[in-house]
Amino acid sequence: MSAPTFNGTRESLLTPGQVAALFHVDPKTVTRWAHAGRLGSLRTPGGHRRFRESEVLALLRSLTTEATR
Amino acid sequence: MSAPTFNGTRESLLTPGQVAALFHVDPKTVTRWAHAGRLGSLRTPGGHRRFRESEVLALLRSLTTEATR
DNA sequence: TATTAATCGGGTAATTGGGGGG
DNA sequence: CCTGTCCCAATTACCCGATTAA
Repeated sequence: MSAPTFNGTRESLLTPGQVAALFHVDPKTVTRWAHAGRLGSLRTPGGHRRFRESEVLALLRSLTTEATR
Repeated sequence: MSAPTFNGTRESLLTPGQVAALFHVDPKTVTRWAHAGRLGSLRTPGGHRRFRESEVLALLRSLTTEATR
């Protein structure tokens, strides 16, 4: 079985809990980031959020890099 | 790699596992979506579910929120 | 025909969402 | 302005043995 060719975009997704673990924050906080538009999010039909790993990692790096702020 | 056409169409079909990977959820969850009517499903003669790729991708897109940022 | 991996079912924990308040 | 916590309802994840797919 192989992944059906779907236009070349296979993003790996992360759960709120996983993102929260990466940032050492509460999952609720991640939810607020999504609600505030700081992080793009997918919703399952049931309403739960999923986050793009690449986007999360980019944000994480931008913080760990200690960019001047 | 294509088209198990037991249903008479050329639509490419996805297994529960494939759909689950796209949404990063458990295959059982995809089964529940089908049972709840949130996602159309076909059944193999043995009872296993198959999903239309086009419908799944459309659903995935409709639930995607880009962080306009 | 035999093998291996995936998906059936059900049943029970764990996570998440949303509102509200510290 | 931002975050952590409490509540409850809903959704999702993991457990099993048996059946199906390739």
